[in-house]
Amino acid sequence: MRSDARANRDRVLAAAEEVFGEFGNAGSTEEVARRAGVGIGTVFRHFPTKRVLVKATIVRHLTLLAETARARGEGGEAGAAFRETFREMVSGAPAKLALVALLEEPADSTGSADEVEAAATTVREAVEELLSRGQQAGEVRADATVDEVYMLIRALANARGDRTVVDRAVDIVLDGLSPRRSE
Amino acid sequence: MRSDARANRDRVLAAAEEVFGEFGNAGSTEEVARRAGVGIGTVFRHFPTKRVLVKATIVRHLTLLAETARARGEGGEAGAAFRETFREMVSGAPAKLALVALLEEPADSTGSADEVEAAATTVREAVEELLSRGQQAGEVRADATVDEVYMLIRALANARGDRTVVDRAVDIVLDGLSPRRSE
Amino acid sequence: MRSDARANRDRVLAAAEEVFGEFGNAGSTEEVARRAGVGIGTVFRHFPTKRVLVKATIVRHLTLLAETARARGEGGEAGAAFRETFREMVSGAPAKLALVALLEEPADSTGSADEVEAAATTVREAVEELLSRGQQAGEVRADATVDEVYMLIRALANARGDRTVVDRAVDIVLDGLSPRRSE
Amino acid sequence: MRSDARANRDRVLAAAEEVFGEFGNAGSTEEVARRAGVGIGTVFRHFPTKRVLVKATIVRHLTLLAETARARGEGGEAGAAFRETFREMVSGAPAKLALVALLEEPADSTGSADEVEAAATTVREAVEELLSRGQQAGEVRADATVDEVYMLIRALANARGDRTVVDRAVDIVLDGLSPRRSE
DNA sequence: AATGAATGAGCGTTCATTCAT
DNA sequence: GATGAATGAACGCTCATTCAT
Repeated sequence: MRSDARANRDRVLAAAEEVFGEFGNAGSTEEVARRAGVGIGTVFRHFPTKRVLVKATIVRHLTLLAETARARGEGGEAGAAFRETFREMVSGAPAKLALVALLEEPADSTGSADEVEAAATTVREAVEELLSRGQQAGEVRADATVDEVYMLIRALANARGDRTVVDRAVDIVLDGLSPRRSE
Repeated sequence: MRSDARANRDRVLAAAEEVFGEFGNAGSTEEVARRAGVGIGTVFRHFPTKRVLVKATIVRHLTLLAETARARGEGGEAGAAFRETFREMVSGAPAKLALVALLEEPADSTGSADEVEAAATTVREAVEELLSRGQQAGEVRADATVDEVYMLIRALANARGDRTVVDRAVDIVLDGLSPRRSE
Repeated sequence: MRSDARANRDRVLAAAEEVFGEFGNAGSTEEVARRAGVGIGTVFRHFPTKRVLVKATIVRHLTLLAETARARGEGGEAGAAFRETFREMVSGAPAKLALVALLEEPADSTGSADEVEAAATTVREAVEELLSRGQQAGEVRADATVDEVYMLIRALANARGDRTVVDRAVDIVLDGLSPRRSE
Repeated sequence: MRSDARANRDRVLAAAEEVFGEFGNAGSTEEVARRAGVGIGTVFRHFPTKRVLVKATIVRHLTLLAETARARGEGGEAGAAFRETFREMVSGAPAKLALVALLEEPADSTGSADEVEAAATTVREAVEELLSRGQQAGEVRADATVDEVYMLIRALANARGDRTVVDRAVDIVLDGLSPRRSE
């Protein structure tokens, strides 16, 4: 019966990504249960609190993101890899979720060193890897730090707007990230 | 008593900017009343609906933003004016509110051409003005359009994060907006 | 300034009859003020409580009703006078108010022997007068008492429905009130 | 747990009949919950809207009424059956609810052909059946139509007052409904 | 005396969370 | 383990009533 439970857990997480991706924190737990095709009780058995569910959803999302980024990084040309990943993280469908990632964290009380933070760090590290390779290849300006790059990704990922406008905005930012004239 | 009422209206709007800036649409009307130091009934007397209150808050915010931008634009040097305003709109304390401005507007039903849209247009126009002056002065890349610039401002304004990181991210973006090498 | 006040009081009462006649007890005091063209404060100055206002409205209505009935009673033919008044009380436009008259009276606490009751009694007496004259003239069945007649009037006055249906229902009741075969 | 739910639903409906019978539409949902001994949430789980609850209450009431009437109609003597049912519908304890049945239905918007209307029609039909049998048996005046009879029932059912007075008023009305002298 | 702004209890409704089945 | 009914705090909003002007 362990496998049933595991399967349910996964369906709930998938549904949660849909719902919270669409409505942010305002999405209801009941809607998640409905889309997952399970009872509300089942959701709460796996995730004792809405906040826990939201966090797990974010963790899952960030983990996938990091994996993709890492995979991309393995590939050949450093500058292109950096830029492609940047683009992908910004427009990746589920990126909407990044929104939720920014939500209030006050009073976490549970001493839990926060899994979310850990997952976010993983993403950061993937970005960092790509960034420094790009810089070593002389394809990305040397004075940019992960902090800024990561923030730019998050900011653009949350931006509403026409796909084409977003794309051009990304072009501009990537221009800003290219090596400076004098370099 | 007219003056008392006006004063209260203003206190409510100020409180609303705080609350909705902090919690987005999820902020509660009651919290607004609490922070404004008035009864809940007073809030509803001035703004018959939560949605109306939110809209009024946004309009107020955008109007101030546009005014500031326009004032700045009058000043001398075109490129500097553009860049300073860009920075200011991103970090202006209450900029958080831009978040709310992006919230759902579905089914406005009231034929009202929407004051919010009008106010947003005003801001856009101010940005447009600054942008084209900057371009004419050869200080801003010629192929950038308001759409992208405006989106970049909004995206960065909503970004959470260290002040210094944001500042450096803005530097990068402004570099991306400077005239291209070949130009 | 006494006359101003008196005039206002009357306008409020007239407005109240409209509003409570239309919406029953659910009509709002503010709506009354609006229709009377005065501030809400003025309404409460004259009638310290909504309940008092409602009662005053009912008293006014019942008083007018009694006067009309009495006037009608003076006239010539006894049976016709009885029947005409019966009809009139049932369909009189403001009769709707009778509805309100039936509303909860629990816990009046104010020792006031209740003006409403007094006014209702006046109406009852007018009906009684008409009834006994009709009976003496042999035009109304002898065994009917005011209680029943008065209740029938109130019941029919509150009935919703087509005017013509109400009229025919009244015909039936008046037939029931005509002298019995054997009499 | 299905049975618990059903039981609760019934307790809620019973409580609602009490509350709305006593206060009309002004009765509060919370009071219904209190009298049913359940939480407010439970009421809303079973009836998603106050309006739905009120309608369900009326439907239940009217359905019982129609059943009783029909059962009575099966019995032998036509005139007696008509008169007994008339009496019963007027004085049946929960008849108070008829009041609610007359409440505003404006803008139902839901295309639903309205269950309430359907239930009311059922009652009407039961009355019609009894009426025409009574007329065929020569025990009820031939020119009376369901419309009037139905309205008289509703009017008397809503009348406040002494039981004995109501009874005698019904006698009078039934006299009015007996065959005319000339017939 | 009149005004209308302010108040807050109360209502209908939603939703995270608990618990009997 | 899973289910979904039950709970009640919280929200948006209304309205009788009070009180500064």
